[in-house]
Amino acid sequence: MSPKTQQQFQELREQKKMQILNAALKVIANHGYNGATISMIAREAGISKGLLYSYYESKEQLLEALISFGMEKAAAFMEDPDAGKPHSKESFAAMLRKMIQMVMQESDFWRMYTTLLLQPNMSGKIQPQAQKFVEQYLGIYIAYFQKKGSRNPMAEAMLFGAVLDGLMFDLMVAPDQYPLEEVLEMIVEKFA
Amino acid sequence: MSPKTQQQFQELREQKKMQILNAALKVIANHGYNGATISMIAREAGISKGLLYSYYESKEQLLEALISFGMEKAAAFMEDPDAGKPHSKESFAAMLRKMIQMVMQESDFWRMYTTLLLQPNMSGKIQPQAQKFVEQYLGIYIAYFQKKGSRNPMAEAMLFGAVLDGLMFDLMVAPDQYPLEEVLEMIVEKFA
Amino acid sequence: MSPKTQQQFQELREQKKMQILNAALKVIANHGYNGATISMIAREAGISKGLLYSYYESKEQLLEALISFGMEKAAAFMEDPDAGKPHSKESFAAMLRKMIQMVMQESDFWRMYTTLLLQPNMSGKIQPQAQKFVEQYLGIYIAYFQKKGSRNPMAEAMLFGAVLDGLMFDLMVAPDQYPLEEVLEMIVEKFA
Amino acid sequence: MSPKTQQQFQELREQKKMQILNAALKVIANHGYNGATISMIAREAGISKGLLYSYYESKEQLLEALISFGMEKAAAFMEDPDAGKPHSKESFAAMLRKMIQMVMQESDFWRMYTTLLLQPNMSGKIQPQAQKFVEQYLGIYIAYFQKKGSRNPMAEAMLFGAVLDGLMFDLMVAPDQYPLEEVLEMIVEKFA
DNA sequence: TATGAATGAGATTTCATTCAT
DNA sequence: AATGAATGAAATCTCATTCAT
Repeated sequence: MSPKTQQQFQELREQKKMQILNAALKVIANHGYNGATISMIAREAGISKGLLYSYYESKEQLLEALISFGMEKAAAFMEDPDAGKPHSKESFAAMLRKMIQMVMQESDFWRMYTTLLLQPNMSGKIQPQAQKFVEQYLGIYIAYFQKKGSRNPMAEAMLFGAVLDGLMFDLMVAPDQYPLEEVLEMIVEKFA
Repeated sequence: MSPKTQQQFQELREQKKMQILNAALKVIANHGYNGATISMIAREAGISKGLLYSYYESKEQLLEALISFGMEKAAAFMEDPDAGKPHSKESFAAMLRKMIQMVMQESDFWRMYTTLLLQPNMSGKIQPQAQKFVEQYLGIYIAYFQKKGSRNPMAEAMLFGAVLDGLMFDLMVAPDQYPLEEVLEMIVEKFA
Repeated sequence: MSPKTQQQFQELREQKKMQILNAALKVIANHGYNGATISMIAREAGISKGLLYSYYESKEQLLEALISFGMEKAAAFMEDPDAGKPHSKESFAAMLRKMIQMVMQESDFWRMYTTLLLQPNMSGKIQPQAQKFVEQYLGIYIAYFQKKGSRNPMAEAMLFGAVLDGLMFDLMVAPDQYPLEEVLEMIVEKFA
Repeated sequence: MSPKTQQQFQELREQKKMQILNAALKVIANHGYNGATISMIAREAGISKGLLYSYYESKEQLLEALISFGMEKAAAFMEDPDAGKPHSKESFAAMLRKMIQMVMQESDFWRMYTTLLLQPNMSGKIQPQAQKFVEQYLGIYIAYFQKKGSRNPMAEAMLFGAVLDGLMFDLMVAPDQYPLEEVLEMIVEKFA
C-alpha cells in the first residue's frame, strides 16, 4: 500500500471531516440537536461511531464545527463581490434571487440555524456568529434604502430582513407549490 | 362524609393539567422537545414525575396536548369577531397589532410551534393543525388585498404572511430593542 | 343512617374482604403476582386503592390471605366426610369427579397456586400449606391402593397424584374440547 | 489491520447472545417474567444493562427469543430418530426416561414454559409453539396405544400426556427424594 | 369509611463516550 | 485508522404505598 504523503493524509482527513459534517447536518436538521444521535450520524456518514470520535471529540464540538462551517459559507456569499451591494432595481432583484437560492441550496443548514436560534438553550452557540452576519446584511440594505430615499431606511431594512426570514421559513416548511416567482415579484415591486 | 365531590375533583384535575401544560410549554420552548426532560417539566410544575404521568400518559401525549391547547387559543383569536376581517387602513393596522401582541404574549408557544414545524421529524404532529390555521388567515388577507385592488392578491397575501412569520421570528430571537413601532408603520405603509 | 351493630359491622367488613379477595384472585391468576397491580385489583373489586389498604396492609399480605383462603377451602373439601376415603371402584370414581370439579370451579385459585409453586421465589409462601394438603391426600390414596393390594402403594399413589396434577394442568391450559369423560374413565380403569 | 473479521464478530455475538439467554432463562424461571428485572438478568449474565439492549431490543423480545430457543431444543429432541416412536415395552420405557431426562436437564425452561402457559396474559406468546409440540407427541402416543390395541387410544394418550405433565410438575416442585424410579416402573406397568 | 392525588423508589430503555482489538 | 462491543449515567415510565380531604 502506497505510503501517503503528509499532504495526501491531510486531504483525506479533510474529506472525511466533510463527509461527517454533511451527515451531521442532515441528521441534526431533521431531528434537532437533541433528537439526533451519534449513531444516526455515524450511520449516515457511513463510518463507525469510534471513528467519528477521532475527528470530533464530542457531539457538542461537532455542532460547533457545523455552525462555523455553515456561517463561513454564508459569509463567503456575503463577501462575493458580484453578489453584494445592490444599486439598482435589477441588481436588487438579482441579489434577492441569489439569497433565496443560497438558502434553498443549504436548506438543511438554515433549518438547523433557525431552530438553534429559537432555543435560548442553544442560541448561545450560534448568536455571536449570527449577529455578525445579520449586521452585515442589514448594513447593506440600510445603505440601499437610504440611497433610494426611504423615509426610514433602518425600519425598511429591518422589514426587508423580516421578509427574507419569513420567506425562508415558509420555503423551508412547505417548499412544494410555493408561488415563489410571484412573491419575489411582489417583493421587488414593494422594496426595490 | 364524602371527601370531595366529583365536581371539585374534576376542577382540581383541570387546574393541575393547566399547571403542567404551562410548565411543559416553558421547558419545551426553551429546550426543544428532545432537550426537555420529564424531570425538568415536573420540577417546573412543582410536582413529582410520577404525578405527571397520571395526567398525561407519555411525553409524546403531553406534547400533543400542548399543541392542541395552543392551536385552540390561536383559533379562538382568529374567530374573535372584533379581530377578524380588516376593511380599512385603520382596522388593518389594528389587526396587525393584535396579532403581534398575541404572538408575543404566547411567545413560548410560538417558539415551540416554529421549532416543531422546522423538524420533519416532528412536523407531522403539528402540520395538520397548522395548515388549517394558515389557510384561514391567508383567506382573510387574500380577500382584503382583493378588495384593495391588488394586482396579485394571493401573492401579496403570501408575502404579507411571510412578513408576519419573519417579524414573529425576529421578535422571538431578539425582542430587546427591536424597533417594532417603526417596522409596523412601515408594514402599514406598504400593505394596508 | 342506621347505626350498625358491632355484628353487622363485622359482617360488612367480612363481605368486603371477600370481594377484594375474589378480585385479587382473578387478577393475580391471570397476570401473575408481579404482573398484577394494586390498581387492577381495586378496579376489579370496584373500590379505591386506599380502601383496599384498609383491609389488607400490603400486596404481599393480600397474597398470603389469598393462599390461606384457597387452602382452607381445599382442606374443607378434604375433610368433607362424604368426599373422603374411597373404598370401592364407585366411590373412587365419585371422588375423582369431585376433585376435578373442585379444581375447575376454583380454577383461578389453582392456576395461581400452580404458578406460585413453580417459582422458587414465591414458593416459600405456599409450600408449607401445600405440603400438608398433598400429604393428606397422598395418605388417603396410599391407604386405598394398599387395600386394593397394589404391589407398590406409595408409588401408585404418587403416580395417581401426578395424574391429578397433570389433568388439572391440561384442563387449566386448554379446557375447551378436552375429552374429560373419556380420560376419567381411563383413569378409573387403570387405577380404581 | 482490520481489527476483527466479520466472522469473529458474528461468533462473539452469538456466544454472548447465548450467555444472555441462559441468564435470562435462569432469572425468569425463578422469578417469573414480571418478577425478573433487566438488572437481575444483566447481573446474572455478567454484563451491563445497556449491553443487553444491544442484543435484544426489549424485555419482551428477549422473552420471545427465550421461548423460540427452548422450543427449538424440544423440537430437536422430538425429531431425534432414536428417541421417537416407541414400539415395544422396552422402547416405551426408554423414551419415557429420555423425556424425563430432557425435562430435568432443561428444567428452567420447562418451569418458565409452564408458568407462561398458565397465565392467559402471557400464554399468547407461547401457545402457538406449544400447540405444535403437544400435537406432535400426542400423535406418537396415539399411534402407540392404537398398535397396542387400546380400547380408546386417544383417551389413553391424553391420560399419558397428563401423567407426563403431572410428573414433570411434581419433579419441578419437589425434585428431592421423589421416588422417580418406582413411579416410572409403575407408569411402564400401566401404560407400556 | 372512602377517595384518588401524590410520592419516590425502582423498572425499562437510551445514548454519549470509551476501549480492546 | 477503524470497528462496534461495552459502559454508566440519565431519560422515560410504573407502581406499591401514603395521605389530605
